[in-house]
Amino acid sequence: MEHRQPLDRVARIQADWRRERPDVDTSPQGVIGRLHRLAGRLTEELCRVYGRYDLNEGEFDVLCALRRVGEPYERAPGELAAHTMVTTGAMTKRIDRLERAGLVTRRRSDDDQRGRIVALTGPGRELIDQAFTDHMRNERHLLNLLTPVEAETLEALLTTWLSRLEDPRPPRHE
Amino acid sequence: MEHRQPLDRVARIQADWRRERPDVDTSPQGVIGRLHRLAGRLTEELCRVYGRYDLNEGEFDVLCALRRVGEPYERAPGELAAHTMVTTGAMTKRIDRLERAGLVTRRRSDDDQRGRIVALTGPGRELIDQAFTDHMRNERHLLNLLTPVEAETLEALLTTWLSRLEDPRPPRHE
DNA sequence: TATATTTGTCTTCCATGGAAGCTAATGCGC
DNA sequence: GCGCATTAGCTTCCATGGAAGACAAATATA
Repeated sequence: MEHRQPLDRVARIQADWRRERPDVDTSPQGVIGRLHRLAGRLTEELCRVYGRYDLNEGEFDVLCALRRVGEPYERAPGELAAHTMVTTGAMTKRIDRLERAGLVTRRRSDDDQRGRIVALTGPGRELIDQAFTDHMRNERHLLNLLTPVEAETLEALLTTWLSRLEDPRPPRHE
Repeated sequence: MEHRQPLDRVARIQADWRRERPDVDTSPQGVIGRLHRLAGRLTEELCRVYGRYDLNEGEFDVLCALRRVGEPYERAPGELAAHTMVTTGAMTKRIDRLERAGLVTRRRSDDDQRGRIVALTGPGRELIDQAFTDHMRNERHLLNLLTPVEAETLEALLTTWLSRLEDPRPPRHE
């Protein structure tokens, strides 16, 4: 135990629970609580970069999904919804905003008259190319708070946990 | 490189970017992308438990903040807002819902007529005690997807990154 | 003490997203 | 080819939270 380190927020919460509910083991919060806290803080930092381009997180995600599919930077709304993990209703609204901003266009699909095709415009392409470059530079700075070894270890652990969480056949321990 | 492992979502996104933007190093996404994905998946799992008690995440957080302060389980709305990291406006609405559900009461403070005091009711206390026990059991199961050593290493890395992120004097590398 | 500033909570308005249902187009089974 | 289930996108309604301002009470200042 490091006595010179002030307790962080999560450690203080754990201390409260130890006093109030000594019957409950709150040690998992040490990992899960900090993971959420860290995710939240990182999101804040990332959103600052999106804001420089007048984008919010959702809009940035949609533009990325269109850009990384490659020429001619087109995708159906349903695909975009799946890639960015929102409902199609939410996607309709995001596309509305991006269309209004002139960053994407929306047209009917030729082979399926129900379907639409969302495409990056020239300005949309330019904007996301610049924003993405900036975004990755930002992520790099944030990640550089860890040593290369720390970062590598962390990535491996996150990948492991994630894969076990998705994996149907469950736990390894206890 | 593990060739038998199918690429996960983040790895596929990185592969797309390598093709489309070979000029940009997207390796930070390996950590940051997976961290966010994992946080999202864990939140889903946690919310399932909250749902069993007819609570959403915000309400659960407020009840926890009241419970872990100890007897008589009272706190000012502003304090609750600070602890749960939302604005006081959002807190007003959360308290409205919890009050309507009979889980908390709201009264005027004696020494400061502007202030209110939110207190757990008996049923609120019972509910959160049970929900929290269940919640920690759930977190334990999720964490048991990692070995004890993995969990310990992960906690240390998250704590390190978080503290460096909050720390005013910045980076260690590059 | 009278006035100004600050503080704590609440209110209003807006942004965003989910759930569920609507509409039109597709395509399957007969 | 005709009906019926399915599909894609959109619309409507609702839940939640932030931003900013209103309001009343407390505190500081003259």
